[in-house]
Amino acid sequence: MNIDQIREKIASKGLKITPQRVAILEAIYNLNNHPTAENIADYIKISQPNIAIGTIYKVLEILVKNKIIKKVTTEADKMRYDGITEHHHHLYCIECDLIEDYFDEELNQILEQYFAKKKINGFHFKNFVVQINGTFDKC
Amino acid sequence: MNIDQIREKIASKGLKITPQRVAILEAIYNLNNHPTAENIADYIKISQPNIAIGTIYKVLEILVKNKIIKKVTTEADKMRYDGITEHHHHLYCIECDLIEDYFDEELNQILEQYFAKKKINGFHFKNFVVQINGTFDKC
DNA sequence: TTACTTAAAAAGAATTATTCTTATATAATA
DNA sequence: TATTATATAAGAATAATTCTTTTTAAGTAA
Repeated sequence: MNIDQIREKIASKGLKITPQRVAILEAIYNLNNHPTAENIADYIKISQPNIAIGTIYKVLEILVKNKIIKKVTTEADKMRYDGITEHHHHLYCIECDLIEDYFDEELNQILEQYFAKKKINGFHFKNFVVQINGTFDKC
Repeated sequence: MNIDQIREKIASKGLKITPQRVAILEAIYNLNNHPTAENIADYIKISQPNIAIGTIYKVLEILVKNKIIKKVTTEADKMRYDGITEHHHHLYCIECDLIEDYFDEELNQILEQYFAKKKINGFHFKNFVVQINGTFDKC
């Protein structure tokens, strides 16, 4: 994803293209590991030395609201962000903070099929995310 | 779950039984809706008017560590707690903060079978949780 | 039952993450 | 290029959680 694609992504939602927004979204794509707001701040501080931390949170909120990025929740209480919006799941390391994306079309189909048939009382199903816990060899 | 069972649950992990721990665990069982630390504080303030908020967090941490309760993560950044430790999933309301437990043995079997076969590179599978998003009729 | 030991709780300060407010700056547009 | 609306900076405020120290009480053994 290059700068022009990032700018286009922002513009496509009717949002103003600002250097801060571009830098933050670029950081999320490049860091590629579900960064926290603080991780993003560190990453962009060379290109955006004067950015306010409040701006980062504000921009993240706007990007989430416009479905350009997604929130990823963890048991450590800081929010993390994911630049991938297509349907996928996460591998969580139960020993460290590592989260990896997990794409599995077969799994998606099994579950979509399952929930299509399944009626859950008093609940309108929209979508699902599977949190897969374990340990990475590399950790 | 009565008081004696709660006391026994705490004792079975080799933990000291204290009125605060009993009250907090009782609150989680009775509230039965994935309360926050604050919800628990409100619930127990009649029986435990002098409890320190730090104590609540400390007790929750200990209960989690001893697998008596579990953390439940949400996009709203406050942690919630679940007194049910058997394998289950959660229905999340995408409009309000409601989380309901979802038990589905058929789903568990499908997924356990799936992950038993599936090899995920560089990752040791331990368990999974399905976060099911949608809306409740009652909301 | 009583005294002892150790773990737990209270208090409140400290920290961390996040949000809010207001003045200033800048992007899109006409 | 000027206009207007929106975004950003700054930093204070809030909210959630953790930490530190002192005090209290649970469990154990005499």
